[in-house]
This record gives sequence, structure tokens and C-alpha cells, in this order.
Amino acid sequence: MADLVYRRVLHDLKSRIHDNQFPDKRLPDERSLSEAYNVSRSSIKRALSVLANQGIIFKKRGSGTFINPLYMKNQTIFHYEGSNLGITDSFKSDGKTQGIKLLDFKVVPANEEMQQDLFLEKGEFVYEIQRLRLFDDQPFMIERGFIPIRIVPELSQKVVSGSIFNYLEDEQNKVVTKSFMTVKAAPSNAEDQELLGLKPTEPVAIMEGIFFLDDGTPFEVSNMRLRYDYFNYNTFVTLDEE
Amino acid sequence: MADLVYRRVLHDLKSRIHDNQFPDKRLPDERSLSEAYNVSRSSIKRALSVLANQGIIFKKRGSGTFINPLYMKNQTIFHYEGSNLGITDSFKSDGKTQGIKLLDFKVVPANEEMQQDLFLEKGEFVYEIQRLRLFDDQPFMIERGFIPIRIVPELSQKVVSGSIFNYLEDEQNKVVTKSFMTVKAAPSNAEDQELLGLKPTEPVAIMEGIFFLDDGTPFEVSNMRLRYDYFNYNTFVTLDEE
DNA sequence: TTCGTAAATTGATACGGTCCAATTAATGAA
DNA sequence: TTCATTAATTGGACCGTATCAATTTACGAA
Repeated sequence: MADLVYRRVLHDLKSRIHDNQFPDKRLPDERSLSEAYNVSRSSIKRALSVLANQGIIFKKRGSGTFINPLYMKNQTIFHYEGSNLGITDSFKSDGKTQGIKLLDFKVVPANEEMQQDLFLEKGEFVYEIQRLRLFDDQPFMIERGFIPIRIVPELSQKVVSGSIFNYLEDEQNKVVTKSFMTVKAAPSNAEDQELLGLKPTEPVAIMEGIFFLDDGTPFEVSNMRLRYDYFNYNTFVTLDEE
Repeated sequence: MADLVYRRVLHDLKSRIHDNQFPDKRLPDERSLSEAYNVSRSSIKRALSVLANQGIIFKKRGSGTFINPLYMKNQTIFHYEGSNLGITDSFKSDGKTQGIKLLDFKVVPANEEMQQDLFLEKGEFVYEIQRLRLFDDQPFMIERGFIPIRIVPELSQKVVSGSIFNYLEDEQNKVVTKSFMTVKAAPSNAEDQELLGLKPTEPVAIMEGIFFLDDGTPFEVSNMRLRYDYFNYNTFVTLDEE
């Protein structure tokens, strides 16, 4: 994992920043870093650009590279969400229990849209998994997921009643590292109201999208409808692309 | 702006993707692109990596580069993509007009929370700006923003009736490049229903957060309430870096 | 000293090369 | 045909170089 050059530099710089080893809030220039770490300047640039994307440093051409004072000063503002992809890990369970109730689990032929999204051949099959997520016995989310059987031919009802991502990582050595999601809001329908215990005036938040394995394989198409009061999405957006 | 090689490639590829010039959802390999555009492979890689970061494409080593099938599926107008921070630039305005109706514009003392968020001293003042955003004469968003007068002492009613970010960039040479936002959903209140023309069962999407200048200065605290059917937030999350 | 100009510093862009790793396509033996 | 092996394809990581652009520092004349 960390056997990449730029990652080694990245992690080292990060920990040095946290250790306050740059009290003047300024990093050495790229050419010096290149020499000091004995790596090419390109690799230094790559490491620095990741730090910049995370809002930890910012660079000023002609001037130098500086540590974002806000990063150290006010951690709460800069805390990242979007660092957990799976649902199971995305909730701070302060002693509370989270549960999964399996609503439906079957195998169906992939329709055309699914074939496109999941890169399937005509006639391939997918699992259709419908689950109700509970947090401290309160249902808060209806989840409808589609997974190609080709990728995990051995999915069982038992597995599907727990965290699929954890199963994948622990048992199959497959890791989900990317997702492309769309977030929106909508009025709740009858099913939402019944399963999630909502009044007609209360909406749901909808997250839908695709999860990818770390090699880029599209793994799951998912549609989630959440109680609006349980949903909250945080992002840190930067325009310094790359 | 677009006189950069990788940006030229980036924009060209993006528009070709939008034009559906890759019906097999697959891009040419990097080496071919390098030849075709007559630029180095590094520049191709850079352009592609931006597209990948925006979730528009994804790459599979040994296999090729593919277009994210979800990317073009969502046709809501307010398409917050993480590539534009300001609202004004976030529309696809296909000849449609977008408008701003100024609801309120005043100077108030910053409350405690505001002081924290914007790093103000006790007793400092902020502009409070309430605006109604229209798209083709249809109101779709109520925007309530707070900006420290210290940063832009000369804000006028005229400026505030247009794009503040554009004004900053054009006249003040200040650029907003980062934001930390929270997205959620909520039932519409009476004001929402009146201003946005919603039924009581129809919700709003709420985006609130802080915008930062490129030197890290917190610039604006904003709260936006949007018609749910005009809102759509796309995010592409990766776990790689850290 | 003061102030404008030149030089040095420092990050940004771009090139093109080497080698590696994952995947796919081609090949050939059974 | 089938299937394992080999070759070709394709993206990933890194290197080192050249040149440019913004900023800061040093310098020298008034």
C-alpha cells in the first residue's frame, strides 16, 4: 500500500505537519524536498497536490508552500466525511445498535440500463437486494441494490443480512474504494411513509449511484431512500483540480 | 485560461463526451490520444485524471478508459458538480435565463456562531444578503448569505443583485476556490412554499456551509433552500488518498 | 534612505522516456 | 473444441529536463 514513493512522502509530510515540525507554517521548497527525500520533483509535486486537495496546505507560485492555518486551528470545519463509502461504517454508533432487515433477496436478469451501468453482457443476472436499515431500532433507510452474480457468485442470504462491503473485504479480498453518487430530495411515497414511519409532509433524501471496486470494476448499483432527519452529507470541494 | 495544453484536451474531451462521440462508452487509449492531440502522454494523463476526479470517466489498467454511464443521466438544472463553487455558474442554461431577486440586504453584527465560522473578532459586522434565485422566471432557491464587511467593505446593492463571486474575481482579484458544505433535505416551511411555489408535501433541499478564498480566508457563510426538483448533487468519492 | 530594476527563488506546465502491472487477445498443444 | 501459455495492449508510477510565471530579494542610482 505505502510502497509508492509519493505516498511515502505524503504520509511523512502529513505526520510532520501534525507534529508541528514546521512552526513557521511553511514547507521547504519543492527542489529541496526532492533532494531531501531523494525522489524526483514530480513525486514531491504529486504528494503536495494531494495535501493541497485535502485542504491541508496551499501553494503560492513564486512564494512557497504553506500550511493552512485553519487546518490546525479548527479541525471541526475541515473534518472529512466521504471517507467511508459503506453505510455500515458511516454512522457514529455511540453504543447504539444498527440493524439490517432483509426485505427481499432474489436473482433477476439485468435490464438494459443495468447492463450499461455494470458493464454486463446481454442475459447476465444480478442479485436484487432490498434491505431496511435500522439505527437503534428506528428504521431510517430503504436500500435497493443490484450486484452482478458474476462478481460474487456465492452471495448468501446470511451475508446479505449483514455488511456486504465488510464481507467482500474480509472474505473475498475485494475492496470498494470509489463511488459515484447523486444526492437529491423528494416527497415520500406510501411505501416510504410506512417503512420509515414518515408523515406525508415529510420527505426522503435519495442517494443513488454506483460503487466501484478498487480496480475500477463497477460493483453495485444502489438506490437509497433515507428519512430526511437522518441524512446529512458533508463535502469539502476544491477547484484546484488534480 | 484555456491556453493550457491539458485544459484544451480536457475541455475537448468533455464536450466530445457530451456530444456522445464515444457511443461505446470507451475512450481511445492514452498513447493514441497523445498522438491525436499531438501532446505528451503526461498531458493526456493529466486531463484524464481531472475527468476521473470529477467522476466523468474511470480507468481500468490493462483494459481502457470508460465513460461513467451515470454521468449524463441526471438532467436537473441545478447540477452542483464540485467543479463550480458559485451558483451562477452551476446551471446548464440552454438559452434559458437565470435571475436574481434581492429580498433583503443589510448589515448586522455577527453572532457568536458566525464569529467562529468566519474567524471574526467580537463586535465585527457582516452583510446579510437574502436573495431569490430564478431560472427562466421560476423561483427555485432561497439564499441567505453572510459576508464580513471587513473583507469586501464596498459591497453595493447593485453588486449583490448579481453574481458576487464573479464580481470578486473580476473587480477584486479575489477567488473563491474552496467550500465546505452540508447537504440535507427537509419539509418545506410556509416561506418556502410561498416563495418557491411548493405544495406542503413537497420538500426543499438544503445546502449550507462556508466558502473560502484561495488563501484560506473564510469568506461567506451560506444557507440555501432549493426546490427539491431543481436540485441534484453529484459527488464522486474516492478512498485512495490519505 | 528611497525606490525602481535586475536577479534569484519557487511553484506550474509540459515533454518524453523507462519500467511495471493488470487485462485482453492470440497462439498452440491436447 | 478446450484450455493453458504467451504476446500484445493499456493504464500506473517515476524519473529528469526545459521553460515559464509569480513573487521575493538584492542591488544600485538618485
